[in-house]
Amino acid sequence: MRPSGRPRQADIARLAGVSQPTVSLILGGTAAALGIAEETQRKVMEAAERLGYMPDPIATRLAAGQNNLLGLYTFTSTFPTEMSHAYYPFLVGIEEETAAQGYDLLMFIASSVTGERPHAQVLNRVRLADGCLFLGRHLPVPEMGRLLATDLPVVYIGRHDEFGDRLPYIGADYVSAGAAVVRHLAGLGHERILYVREADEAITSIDREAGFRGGMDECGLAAVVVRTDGTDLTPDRLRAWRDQGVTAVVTEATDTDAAHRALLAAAERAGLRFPDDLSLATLGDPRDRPKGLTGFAVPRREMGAAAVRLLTKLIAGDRTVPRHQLMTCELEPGETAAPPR
Amino acid sequence: MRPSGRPRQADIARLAGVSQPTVSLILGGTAAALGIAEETQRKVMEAAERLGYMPDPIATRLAAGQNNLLGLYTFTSTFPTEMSHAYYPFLVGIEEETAAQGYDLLMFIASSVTGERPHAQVLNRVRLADGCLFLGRHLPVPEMGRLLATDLPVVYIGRHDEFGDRLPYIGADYVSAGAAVVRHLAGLGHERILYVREADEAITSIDREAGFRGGMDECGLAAVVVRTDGTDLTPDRLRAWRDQGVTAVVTEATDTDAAHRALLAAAERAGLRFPDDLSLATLGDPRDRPKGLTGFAVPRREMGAAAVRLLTKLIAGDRTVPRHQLMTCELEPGETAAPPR
DNA sequence: CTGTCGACCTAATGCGGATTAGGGAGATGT
DNA sequence: ACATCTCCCTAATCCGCATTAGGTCGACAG
Repeated sequence: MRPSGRPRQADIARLAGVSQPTVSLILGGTAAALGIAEETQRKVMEAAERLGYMPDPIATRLAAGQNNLLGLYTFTSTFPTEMSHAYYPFLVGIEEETAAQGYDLLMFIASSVTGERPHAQVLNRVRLADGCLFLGRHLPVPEMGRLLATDLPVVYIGRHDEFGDRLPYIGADYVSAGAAVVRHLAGLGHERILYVREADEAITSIDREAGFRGGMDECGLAAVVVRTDGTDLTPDRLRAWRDQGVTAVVTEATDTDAAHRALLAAAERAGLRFPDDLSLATLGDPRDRPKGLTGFAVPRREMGAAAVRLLTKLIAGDRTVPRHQLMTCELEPGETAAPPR
Repeated sequence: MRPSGRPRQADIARLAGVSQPTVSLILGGTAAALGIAEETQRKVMEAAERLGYMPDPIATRLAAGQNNLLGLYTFTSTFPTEMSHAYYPFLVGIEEETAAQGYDLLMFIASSVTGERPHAQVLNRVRLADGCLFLGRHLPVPEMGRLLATDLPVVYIGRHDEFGDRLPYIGADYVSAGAAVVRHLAGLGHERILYVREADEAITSIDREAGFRGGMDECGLAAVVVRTDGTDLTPDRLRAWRDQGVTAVVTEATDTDAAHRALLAAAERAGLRFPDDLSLATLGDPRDRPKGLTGFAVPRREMGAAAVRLLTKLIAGDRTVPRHQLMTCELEPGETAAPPR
């Protein structure tokens, strides 16, 4: 008994009095069918029509050797988090471009795996696809190392230089964007600008700080950087900064936004308002946060699309594409930054 | 040369010094591997581990008819729309439950190829997965009909009775929820309540209206329903309603929210405020809209999860599960509805 | 010492279609 | 009449895995 009740090429072949490969050539082939008699083609087409034939995509792909699946794996416990909607634009870009390239998206999910190395198993399944995208602030180095040892094409969304040239990525140019924010503030007249960052040593944090420092240098200002875990930002401390002549504060944007939130809370309790008492900017995307914040726009959708394009080129065997790409972020002036009083 | 660089069962077999079927039995088999010597199993497992073997889902499905992939197909030109974020909670629920059930998610994307029947191609690819979820307000009847003619298990998220029992779905109980909103308004003291809906004849629209009418009936009030395309809601008309004694307006929530927006715009121009001059509620989820709106909460995440559970049961061959399920929506009282002045 | 029974594994085959090498039949040339 | 050449189509295989029907070998009973 045939597992599927649907007609196969063999059925058509029988009905049309030809062989299965002939049917395959005529139905599937575009140019290959050129050498086949019109009459035969007609018979086969008719038979196919009559039986309501639809090629089985599974069999097609098994025979064709590729499955046209792009994997997507998100580190950092996927979607149900609060900041998750920030990933959404990436998804949109990935989706659009995946479709445009003729692939389907295979999403791998980490959450169910509660082993000690939660990513180990999934990183193995990932090889189901023809290639895989990765997304997430923190990169699990050992697992990724093993994956890179295989020949599976991979693209990371986010800058990660731990593996040098071996790990292709599409990143955002936080350094330039951070400097632009500083220039914006300096242009407004600020001279004492404070950068509040978290203790986290993710590469994006390092880049942001570098951008801040670079921008300050460029403007001939002295960079002051404060690290916080969020709990030590007291209203008193804010007032002290202000008394020392600080007119603008720049916060780091992270997935938890701990420092940023703590600062807002402290300011509120200190009775300080933005931008009246202090200007505020963030080295991140204001669209994730309450309106009006000054920052820069991370082109997430475009990054997603670019990642897909890079990945498909790698899958196609293109060895000449630049494996690292940093996309520029536009400055987003908001109302929280104004000239100092 | 082998098309795929990935290791196959044959490679494991060679490495472990056994035959390919033995590998298949050990790796794939649950009970079937019982009759195989421990020593052999160990060797095979080790070899598989060493090679980083992952079964090819395509081949698996071709041979066995299942690959642990759940498809997800979204009608209604997928994500980049404005209301798209409303789909996000569904995705979250789907993802969590998919992982919990041990599946991966295969997202099918309506190809940007704008043929005359954009869904025709994708609905064929859908058969890659063991089963498929569908999401979207408007169901393409002919394509779905053809899909239902195959034996692929399918679950629709959203109520659709066009195919009777043949199309399983997880829906939201708009009828009950609509009635609850009306009861809420009536409880506040409103007696003349107007329902503004769009011309759209989607089943969800029909249900909402039924809910409204049912609620009004229940409260002994006369239901008045107005249809609009959004352009004919003038400030004058609003004032006229108010002069006729209407104290509350209920709008229909749709993916475009045309009627709802038009009403808000007209009210603004008429200088009418909610709830001071008029109470306002929507037969939809206020979380999609500006804060404070009275409506009901559609349990999207739970619906997504329920859909996955239903689908996996169908895949497992369970013929006893209820194929249609309506989930209740909690009333969400907001500040736009208050007792009439 | 032979027959029987398990225990373990493999040969063979199928799933549905793509691809390639090659063969039969008719036409053409000499 | 025989070699050659085309034109069309088919036989054979493969893709990677699952499944079933044996087959082999040692142990143990008779």
